[in-house]
Amino acid sequence: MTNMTLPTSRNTRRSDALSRERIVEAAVEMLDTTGEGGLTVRALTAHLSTGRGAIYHHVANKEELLAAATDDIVVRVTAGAGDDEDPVRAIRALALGIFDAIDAHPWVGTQLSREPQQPAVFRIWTGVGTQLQRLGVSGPALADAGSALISYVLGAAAQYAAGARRVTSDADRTAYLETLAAQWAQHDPDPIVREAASQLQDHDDREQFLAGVDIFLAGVSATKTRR
Amino acid sequence: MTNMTLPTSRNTRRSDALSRERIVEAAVEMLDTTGEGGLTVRALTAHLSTGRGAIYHHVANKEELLAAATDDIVVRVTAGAGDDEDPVRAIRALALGIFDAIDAHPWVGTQLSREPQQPAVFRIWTGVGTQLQRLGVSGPALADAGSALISYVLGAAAQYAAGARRVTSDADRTAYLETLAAQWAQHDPDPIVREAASQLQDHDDREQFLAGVDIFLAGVSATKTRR
DNA sequence: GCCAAGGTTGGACCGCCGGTCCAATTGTGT
DNA sequence: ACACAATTGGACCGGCGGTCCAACCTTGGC
Repeated sequence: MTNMTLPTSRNTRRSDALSRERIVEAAVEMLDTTGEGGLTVRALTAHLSTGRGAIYHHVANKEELLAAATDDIVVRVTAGAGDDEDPVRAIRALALGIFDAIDAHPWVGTQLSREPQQPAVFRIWTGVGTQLQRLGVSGPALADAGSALISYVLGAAAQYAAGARRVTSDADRTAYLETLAAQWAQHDPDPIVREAASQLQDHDDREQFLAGVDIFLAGVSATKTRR
Repeated sequence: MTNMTLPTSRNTRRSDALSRERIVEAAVEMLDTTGEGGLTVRALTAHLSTGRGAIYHHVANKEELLAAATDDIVVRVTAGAGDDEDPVRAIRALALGIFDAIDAHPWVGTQLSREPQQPAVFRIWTGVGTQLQRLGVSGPALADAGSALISYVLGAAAQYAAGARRVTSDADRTAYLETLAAQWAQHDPDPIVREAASQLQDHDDREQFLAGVDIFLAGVSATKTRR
């Protein structure tokens, strides 16, 4: 009654085979162009000009699709990560690679920090851990340092991605930082505070991120053997 | 036609007034008991035994509701945060307070790292920034150090919250860490690696988090005036 | 004491989502 | 030539966030 399955010509087998790779590729493309909220299974079917079942035949669910897309990006980043002789340089390069990848694909930042057990995070762990070992960190200190670095990188990534997601021109950001400066000034009305606040306002995200990595590295070398 | 507005007795004014506070309070309660996914506006109306319009009369949308709930928790944490004489101890206490809050309310971790511009994050920034100043950090270094510390705390928070969200007993976690250890061992089959991996397996999340804070603090004091 | 006005409330409704299911349609092995 | 299994597409489902408005209840002016 309600189901009027049309006997029209349907299901002409597509010439371009639908594969998991093609689906992930299309997903990445849509995430890049329309943002995190823009990727819906429906839109994806439209983009691939196919039906729902076809997609769920290749991918279990949206979560897996997101993880696969994220991994797709992270693989490229971590590929040549351990190349540098100097482990410090290698770590900085790895971190910067992730930062730049998230700059290009903000959704990766959100995804990475949301699901710590996905393969992409695992990849990062391996890269970081290996370099930290080469730095001479070992034992419990290695677990602590690695976890700290990963948390920092993923945290900064998520923050930056969220900032990039909200368009908010510069007006919102400025307002936010001004309020922050005023708040601090209230606690401690020192001239230094104003300077700090102004420093906070015109900074380069990428440099600040790298500065954080350096703070961490300095902390590691200061803490290397302790605990 | 379709609309059969029943002339039954509706809208008997509730004795317990519905206020924004009551709504946020109920939201926190539901988030705690049913998890992040459990808070739907529908479920909330049911819990408050009211209708949809009533809620949207007090709160703009779900995002605002989540931000308000998060702020509600963070306020308690940051309230007595700057009490300690020693800024280092104050920062550690603040960080631990956030960690414990997220332990008790995992959804806070997710929410904090998702929306960096919400009041709750602002509160944390103020707390951290003030203490860093007392530590003698100033100028660009303050922005760098603050941002690094915040990123780390929020990143670790999100990771921990995500870990807590997935039940995954201990089996998954163990498997994950074992694979990680094997991967490392492949790169550098050193006995040290096995030790590191085993260290990674039986650690206390809270201690590891604090160790990370200490790494950053050590890094900050080593980098205090540079750049 | 009354009554008009306006703040508050509840639920029908809308468009959309992720996911399931199955009939229709092929390419392929025999 | 033919059946069979892999693949495909779209109808369908329950549920989501959000809008809208009629009905209600409180309040303030008189």
